[in-house]
Amino acid sequence: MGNLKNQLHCLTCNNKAECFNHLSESDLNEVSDSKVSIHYKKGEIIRKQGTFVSSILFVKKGIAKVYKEFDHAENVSIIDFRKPGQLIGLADIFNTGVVQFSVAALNNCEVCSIDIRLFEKLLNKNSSFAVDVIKSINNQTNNLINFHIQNNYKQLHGRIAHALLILANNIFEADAFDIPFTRRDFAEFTNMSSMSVVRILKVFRDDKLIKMTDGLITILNKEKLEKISQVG
Amino acid sequence: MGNLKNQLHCLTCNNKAECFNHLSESDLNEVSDSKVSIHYKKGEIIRKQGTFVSSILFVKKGIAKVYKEFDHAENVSIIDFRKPGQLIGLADIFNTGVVQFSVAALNNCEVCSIDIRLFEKLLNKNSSFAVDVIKSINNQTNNLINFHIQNNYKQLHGRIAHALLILANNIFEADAFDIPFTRRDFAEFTNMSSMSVVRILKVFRDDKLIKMTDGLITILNKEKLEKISQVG
DNA sequence: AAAAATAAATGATATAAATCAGCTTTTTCG
DNA sequence: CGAAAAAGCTGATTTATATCATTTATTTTT
Repeated sequence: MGNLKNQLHCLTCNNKAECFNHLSESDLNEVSDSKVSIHYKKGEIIRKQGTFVSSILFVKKGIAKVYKEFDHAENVSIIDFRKPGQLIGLADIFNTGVVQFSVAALNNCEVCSIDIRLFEKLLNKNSSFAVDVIKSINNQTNNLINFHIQNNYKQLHGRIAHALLILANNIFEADAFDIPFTRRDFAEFTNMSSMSVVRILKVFRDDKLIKMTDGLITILNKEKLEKISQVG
Repeated sequence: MGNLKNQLHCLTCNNKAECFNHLSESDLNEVSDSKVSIHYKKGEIIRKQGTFVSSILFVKKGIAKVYKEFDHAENVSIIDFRKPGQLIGLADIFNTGVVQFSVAALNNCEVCSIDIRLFEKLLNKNSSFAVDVIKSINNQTNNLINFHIQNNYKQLHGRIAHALLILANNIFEADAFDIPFTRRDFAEFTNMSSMSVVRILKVFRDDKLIKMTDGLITILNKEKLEKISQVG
């Protein structure tokens, strides 16, 4: 984990989160002066459930998984993903003071860390900033709820098809992704056993719906996957 | 559905939502002047998924269920509940413009309806109001996600035990509730078949964990239910 | 109050998916 | 580089839960 302070001023950063575009120049200066840019290698934990909330993070590069851990259980539940342009930790603002979800880097990630006190101070004084944050929260929450509720109503083939489509369309935004995403990740995302994931991915491969060569997953027949996803 | 305009001024209402306590007197006057108080009989639909968002609702009396409907399917998924003091429709503000979840009255309910444009106007001009709304949204979302993720990892007995505890502790805030909550509601809340709900409720009754007499559900042995909920 | 519709109950059966077990391949780490 | 660990694979077995079918009770409607 490399820690590089202020290499790029927020004013000149052109992939910053929507909400920062509505900050005054002086507020943005304050954010920029206090922010820290951090590099995480794939697999590293970015944010740990149960720790005190000290920051809000902004994804500049890479994809991260957001997951819930359970007491005394080694299994986790992936509930969402974060991609460049998105904030991590919105669910923690003005909340319990304790981080609700763990976040880990799927590939090499670069994130900006903003002090939670500064972030909450800005929310308290700038209502259009707060409105933008509400928009982001609601957008994230709706996607998440819709995914998981639909997932619950599907059988295993439908779940994997659905997950593949969400990953391709919404997360990686490409029909091929070589980001480390294991069978176990699929299992933790779709609430099924990893053996079942293996079996179904094999069926999909045999049926030429997807291709899997050294870690790269390519979607070959999106129409068919959509049909499988819908049927259940 | 009875429609009574302004019988009670918001200033003198003592069970209003947290966020309204931080409005100026003139803003609260504006809310009060434009609000409508509505009575819903049990079973009536308060808010319909897919319609245009025209209002934010505030529960004054009664319990409502929030549920997601699916295209061409008669089954629904109950995702949350609303009780007095809570807002309905927070997920819809600054979002798609279309209502995301349907809401129906479990028992007789009284809700205040506030024009969405006024609500969004207040958010845009009053940052401490916006901050309170963020708090409410995050609180609701965290509860909801935690419930459903835990539910997914449990077997049927654990699901019903968990649901009973949530209903008693968090929703009805009593160990006995005579609010109409059918086996089907249990099924739609815990993602299982209604036949399985019937079976498990019978086991719980036979084991003297709960009592069920003409619609009234009473929790008799909370410790045991908690154990069942935890074991899975 | 009777008829119709909906909800609850329950046994039998079917089936989807987890678990178990053993093996191979790939990745990680000293 | 080689050993160890983790991930992937696959068949056999078990089990949890849905589905089906039928009966009874309760609610709603007229």
